[in-house]
Amino acid sequence: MPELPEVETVRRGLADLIVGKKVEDVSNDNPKSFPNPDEDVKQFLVGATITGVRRRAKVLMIDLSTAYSLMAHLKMTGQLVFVAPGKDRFGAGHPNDSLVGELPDKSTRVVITFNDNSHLYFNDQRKFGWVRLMPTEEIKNTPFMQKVGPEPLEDSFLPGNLVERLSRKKKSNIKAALLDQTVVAGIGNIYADEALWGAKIHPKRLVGSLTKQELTNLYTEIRAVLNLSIQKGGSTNKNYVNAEGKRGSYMDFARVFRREGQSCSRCQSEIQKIRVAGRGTHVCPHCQVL
DNA sequence: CACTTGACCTGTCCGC
DNA sequence: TGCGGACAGGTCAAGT
Repeated sequence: MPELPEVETVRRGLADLIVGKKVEDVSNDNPKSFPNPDEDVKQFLVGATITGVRRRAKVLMIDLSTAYSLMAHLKMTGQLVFVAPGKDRFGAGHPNDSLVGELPDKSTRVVITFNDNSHLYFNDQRKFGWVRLMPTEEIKNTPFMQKVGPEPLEDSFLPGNLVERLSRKKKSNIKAALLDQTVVAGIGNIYADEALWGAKIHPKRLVGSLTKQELTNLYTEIRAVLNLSIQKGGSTNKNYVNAEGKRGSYMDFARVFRREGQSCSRCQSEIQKIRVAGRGTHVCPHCQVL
């Protein structure tokens, strides 16, 4: 999915675009993408005003005036795209920014119509993602929110927190540990590879073998990579777009992800693609030794 | 309990 | 061109 930087970019876009709008109509034809019964949608979403947009880990929460929230998880291919009535969402002069054509399209799972005739589309090619309504106060009690790890970009997240969180995963490889949302929230396949390259740690290294210095470097790299990506509007590999349907540019700055066959910017060795924790994984065999 | 693997879906790309 | 298989940014459940 969309990892932390992508979800945060969508959150910021939606906060600017839909807060204050009133929901007039909702349509969804895929129960898996939006499991709440129609009566809940009518009672708690239709007629509600958007009061805010929050993010925790890779989950978006669109808060409503009804004390309910519309939660969204984009998983691998989800998109939340806002379209204003009559606006050119392709962006004049930047035709390549956009990945989405006319909406709705065949990947559209949910359409929310606001009372000014603007629309919010939830598109999801692979149907892994979902939106669902829940009382705002209950979100923090869900199993996921109870066990998810700390937000890595919060000021309160310190190197010691990473060390402490990793301490119960000593026999796991570091890549799998970084992908585990109960260790730290929001890291996925792209930023795990990028941060490990930055810290010069091989993804197959066991957590228990990492030195304090390596863990400190990893902490620094995680924050640097996530912050840079937010600054670049996230990574568009295939499907990801922001709330205006536009791509992010982090992939232009990626050091290893999807750069197999190219030379490492630090040592000129050829970047390799291997398999770790069941995921395609990118490493510099010279900078990151096992 | 810690850790790994398969399943959930659709689409695309690559080799035969 | 067609077809089968592997793979794709995430997370669970079920397995060892």
